[in-house]
Amino acid sequence: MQIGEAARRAGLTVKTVRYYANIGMVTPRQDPDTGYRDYGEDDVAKLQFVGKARRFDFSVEECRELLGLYEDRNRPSREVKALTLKKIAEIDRRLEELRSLKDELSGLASSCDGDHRPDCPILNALSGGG
Amino acid sequence: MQIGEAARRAGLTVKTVRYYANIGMVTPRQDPDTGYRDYGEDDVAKLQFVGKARRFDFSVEECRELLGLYEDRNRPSREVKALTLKKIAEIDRRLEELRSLKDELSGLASSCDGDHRPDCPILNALSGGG
DNA sequence: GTAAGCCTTCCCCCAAGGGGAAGGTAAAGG
DNA sequence: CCTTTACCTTCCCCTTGGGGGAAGGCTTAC
Repeated sequence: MQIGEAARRAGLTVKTVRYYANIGMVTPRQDPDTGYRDYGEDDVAKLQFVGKARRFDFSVEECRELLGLYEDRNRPSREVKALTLKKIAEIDRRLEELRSLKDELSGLASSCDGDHRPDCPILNALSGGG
Repeated sequence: MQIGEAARRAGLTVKTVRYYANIGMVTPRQDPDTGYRDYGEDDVAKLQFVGKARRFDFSVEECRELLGLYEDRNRPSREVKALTLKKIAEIDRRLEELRSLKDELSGLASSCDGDHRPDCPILNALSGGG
């Protein structure tokens, strides 16, 4: 099938699918007559796989790894689990950062009257040394 | 003072400080003899302000807004508070996303044996339709 | 004389594509 | 037969927030 239909079926944009072909992640055959990319069912499955992994916050490089494991029917599940746990740890770190950021900002916001007067503890905090 | 000292005192890299000058956020005077950027105490204060706001996850454009408010000694604190609350709401959204992402990944990871065998619920989930 | 340590501008690089131009092709309609 | 529409192709610039490094100029220290 052509790239448009493959993209629709994978829930991705044509641009994205073409990008994945360019970086060698999902490489379709090429129609010798038209020069168009020619996607098979297996390609669509890979595109769906990658699309889902991306939504799970895996980077393109991690997707490439996962796809390699996905295609290797004999790989130990240990490797997949390791990648997943690494990703969970990353998410945990980011959660911590965001939580402390939010706490600080919330503290500042609640100490600010937010009225017409110019005195603002938020700006005072941002301009203070430290 | 020269850019190197200004950067040190603001806790930023020279590249970053030069970048802020290029985009017109913190624009120092220019030494007519050497052509070097010439930073004053006020510039250093602005650099520190921006550096701190960046660490609070404000984008460069938001920093520009905050800086404008910071420099306007008559602005109402309302505006600053509004920007801060908007940023808090963004952080909340991102927290929600990451939390649900983590839940899903954790569920997958705990259902995966993670041993030498090839069967892996994580890959199965990623390859399943939906 | 030359090495160190400043500074300048200029250009390419990252992630993960988006936007759009310019041009080829195929099917449907008048 | 001609044209519109809807595909497809490659190519190039844009995004965020700078990092890395080249090439060149200045002064100070040894």
